[in-house]
Amino acid sequence: MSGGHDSRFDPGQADARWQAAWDEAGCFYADSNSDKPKSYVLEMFPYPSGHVHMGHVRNYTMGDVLARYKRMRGHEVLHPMGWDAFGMPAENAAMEKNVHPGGWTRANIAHMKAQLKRIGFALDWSREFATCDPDYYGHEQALFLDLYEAGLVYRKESEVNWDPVDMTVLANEQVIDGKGWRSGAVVEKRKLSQWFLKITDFAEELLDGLGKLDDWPEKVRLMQENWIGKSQGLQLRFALSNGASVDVYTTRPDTIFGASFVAIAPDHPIAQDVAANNCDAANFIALCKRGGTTAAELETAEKLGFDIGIGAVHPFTGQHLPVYIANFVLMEYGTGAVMGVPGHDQRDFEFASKYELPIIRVVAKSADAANAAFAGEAEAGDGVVVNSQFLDGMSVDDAISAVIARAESESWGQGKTVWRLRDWGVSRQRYWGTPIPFVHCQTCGIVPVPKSQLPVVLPDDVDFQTPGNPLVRHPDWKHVDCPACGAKAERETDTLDTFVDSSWYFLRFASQPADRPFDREEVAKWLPVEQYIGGIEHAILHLLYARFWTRALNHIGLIDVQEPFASLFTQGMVTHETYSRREGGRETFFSPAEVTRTGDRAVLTEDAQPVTVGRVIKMSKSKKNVVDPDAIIDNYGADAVRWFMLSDSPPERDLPWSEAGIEGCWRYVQRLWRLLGQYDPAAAGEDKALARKTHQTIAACAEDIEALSFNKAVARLYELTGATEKAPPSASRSQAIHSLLLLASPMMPHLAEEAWHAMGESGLIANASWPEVDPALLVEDEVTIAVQHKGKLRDTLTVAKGTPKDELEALALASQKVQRSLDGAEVRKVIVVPDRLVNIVT
RNA sequence: GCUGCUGUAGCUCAGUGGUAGAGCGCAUCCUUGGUAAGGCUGAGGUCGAGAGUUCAAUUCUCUCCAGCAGCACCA
Repeated sequence: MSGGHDSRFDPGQADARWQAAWDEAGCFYADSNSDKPKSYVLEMFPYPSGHVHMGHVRNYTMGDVLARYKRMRGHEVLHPMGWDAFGMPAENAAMEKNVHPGGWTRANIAHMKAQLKRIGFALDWSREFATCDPDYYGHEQALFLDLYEAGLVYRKESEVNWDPVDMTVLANEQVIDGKGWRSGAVVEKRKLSQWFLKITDFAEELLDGLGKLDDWPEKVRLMQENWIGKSQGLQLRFALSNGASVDVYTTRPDTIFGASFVAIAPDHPIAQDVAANNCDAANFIALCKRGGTTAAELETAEKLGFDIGIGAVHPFTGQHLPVYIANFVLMEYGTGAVMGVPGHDQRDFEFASKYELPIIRVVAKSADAANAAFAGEAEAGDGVVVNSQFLDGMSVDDAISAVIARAESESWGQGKTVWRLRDWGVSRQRYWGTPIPFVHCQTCGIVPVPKSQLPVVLPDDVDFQTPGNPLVRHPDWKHVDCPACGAKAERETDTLDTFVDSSWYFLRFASQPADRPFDREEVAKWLPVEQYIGGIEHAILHLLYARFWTRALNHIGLIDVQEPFASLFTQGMVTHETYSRREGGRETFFSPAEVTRTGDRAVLTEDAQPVTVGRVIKMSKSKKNVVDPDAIIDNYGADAVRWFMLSDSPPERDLPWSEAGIEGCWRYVQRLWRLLGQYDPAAAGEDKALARKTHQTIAACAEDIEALSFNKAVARLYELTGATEKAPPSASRSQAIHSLLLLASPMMPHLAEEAWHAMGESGLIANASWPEVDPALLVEDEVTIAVQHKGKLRDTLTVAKGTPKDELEALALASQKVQRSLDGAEVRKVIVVPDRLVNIVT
C-alpha cells in the first residue's frame, strides 16, 4: 500500500486488499458483551441455488449500508449471513445430474460465499451456518419435540397432491392444470397422515400483534390480516324435513328473515349422502369438481345448484326453505353450508335470480323504504332492519346481537369466530429436509426420539434414480428399536417443510451454544431484529411462520421476545428490459450480453440484425434478461455496483438495471475519487455556503439512511459533490471533502478505505465515526424571496433571514422589474410571506 | 370485483401551498499527459385529466383516467 492519491481508482487491486484488511481486523465480529447499544440488521438468508443474483446484491447492499452506518453511529452491530439450504432444487439436481444433494448444496454455498465476499459486505461470518448442517437441524428437531410436548404438534389425515409417476407429494404451485409439473401425470388427491403445527392456536395473537408492528409496511400487515381472516358471526342449526339437521355459518344473522334457501358444498356429507342414492346429484357434484379454479374462471363461473328435495326449517318463521348443493359453497370454510339471503349477498342474488327464488328485503336505507325494489344487485351495506318481526327498526349491528342472543337462549345456534387460517402442514415426503424426530411403533404408536439421540441425521447413501422418497426405500435407515419398548419399529420418513428452517434461524444467528438451540440471555441481547430486509414475496408465509414460531417458543418459555422483527422493509425487484425475436409462432429471447444497445435500437451482436426491445420486467432465466454480478464486478468493481443498487429507484420499488446506469455509476466513482484527491488539510479560509451545504448534507444523509431512503442519500451526495467541485480551495472545502468521504463510506467502502489511507488517516474508515453536525450551520441566514405579480415571478430579492414584512414590501415595490410589470396599475393588495415571497395583486 | 401503491424532463426519481430540480441520456463545443477519459454550454416539463378551496395549487379536497401489485365465490 503506497500513500498518495493515484489519478484513478482501481477496484481490481483495491477491493480484495481492503476485504482482507477487514477480515484481519475482525471489524464486523459482533460482540454480545459490548456495552454499546446493539443493532441487529438482518436480510433474508438466501437459498444456495448456485449463483448470487442481482436481487441478492440489492437486498444485501441495503442491509450492509445500514449495518455500516449503525457502526459509525457507535452501535454494536450483528449482521450475519447463512444458508437456507434444504429444499427441492437440490433433489432435482440430484435426479438430473446424478449428484448428491448435499454435495451440490455445499458446492453452491462455497461459490456464493465467495461471490458475496467480493462485494465487500460487512458480515460477521463467524456465525455462518447452513440449515442442512446436522448441528442446525438437530436443534430444530429438539424444538419440534418441545412444541410436541406443549401440544402444538399433531398428526391428522389430510389431502395432498400425489404425483403417481414420480411417487411424490407436490406443493400446490407444482400442480399445473391438474398435472405434475415434472412428470405431466394427472395429479391425484390422496389422504395421508401428515404432521401439523397448531398455528391456529395463535391466530388471535398473530392478528393482534400486527397492530403493534408500526414499522412494518401497511401492505404486509394487511396481507397477513387477510390471510388470518378473522370473521365473527353466528353458527345456527336448521332442522331438515327428513329429520336430520344442517349447521350453517353466517356473518349476517341480522338478515335471517331474508333467507330464502340453504346451500351446501358439493363435498358436504349431506350432499355425499344424497348422491349415493341419486345419479343426478352425483352427476352434479362431479360437474362442480370439474370447474376451473383460475381467477378468470371464478369470475365468470355461473352459480349452479341442485335441489335435493329436502326442506330446511327456518328457526323463526317455521317456513320450509329449499336445500341446494351449490357450486359456490366451499367445504373448507365455516361449516360448508350457508343460508342464502339474496337481497343482501351478491352470490345469493345471482343464484336466486337463476332459480327464481324469492328476493326479500330485510335491510333498507330507512324504515320507509321497506319495500323498495333492488337495482339488479344485492345490497350488502348498512341500514335499518325491516320485514323482520322483532328486529324491525334495529340497526344492523343491534340486530346481529339480538339474533345471536335469541339463538343462544333457544339453543339452536351460537355466536362464533371463524378463521381463514388453517393449521400448518409441515410434512414433506422428501429426502432433503430435516427428518421429523419420531418413531412409529406397533405397540407404542407415535414415539418421540429422545433428545439424547438427536440429531436424527439424514443418511448419505441414497439414490435418486428411482422415483419416490429415498428415505422410504433406504435399506436400514428407518429400522430402529422403539425408544419406549425396545421392539422393532420404524422411523418417520417425512421431513419438515423448509419454512420451518427459516422460522427460527434469526435466533441461532444471535446465539449458538453447542448443546441447545440458543441461549435465552444471548437472544435477549439482540432480539428483536432491529431491521429485517427482504422480498415482498415472503409477506405472508415466511413472515407469518416466523412470527408464529417466535410466539410459540415464547409461550413454552424458551425466549422472552414475542415478535421477531421490530421493523420490516420489503425491497423491490431488479428488472431489465427483454430482447427477443418472433419467428413463426415462437418467441426467442436473448440475454443482454448478446445484444448491442444504441439509443432506442438494439441489435444482436452476432448478426447485427435488430431485436425487439420488450418490457422492463423482473430478471428471470426464462426471459434471459439477467446480468451476472460477477461479470459486472469484474468490469466496474464492487463499489460501482453497490452504488447503482442504491441510486435512482426508491428501495421499495423496482430497480431497472441498465448498462448506461452502471456506466454512470462508474463515472461517479472516478469523479468522487478525483475530488477526494484534492483534499488539502493545509488549505485556509472559510466558505460559509459550502460549510452549510456540508452540514445540511450530513444531517439529511443520516435521516435518509435511517429511513432506508438510500436513493435520496445518494442524490444528496451528488449535490454535495457538485457544490464542492465548484468551490475554490478553503478549509471549508477540505472539510467538505473529508465529510463527503465519510458519508459515502457505507456505500462505497473500498474506495473509502483507499481514499482514507491516501489522505493520511490512520486505521480503517470502517471503524471511523459519522461526522458531527454543527446545528448552527443548518439554518440559512440569507434567503431568496420571490416577487410575484399576476401570479408570475417578476423578480427575486436576496435579503437577511427574518427581514420584516413592510421592508420586504417596500423592496419589492422598488424593484424596476416589478414597476415595469405593474405599468402604473393600482396596487390593490400585497401579500407578504416572510422569508418566502411577496405577491402583488392589482 | 375488492384492496393497496404509483403517475413531475427521453429514462430513473427528488421536491414544494409561493422561483420546477438531480443523475443518466441527448445536442454543441473544448481538451487529448486525469485518457478503456475529462470539461464547458445547452435543449428538453399543461408536474396524468377535470372540478373545488385560495391572493396563489404540481402540492390540499373531491371525481375520473392509466399502470403495477396483492387478494378473491371466505358466507
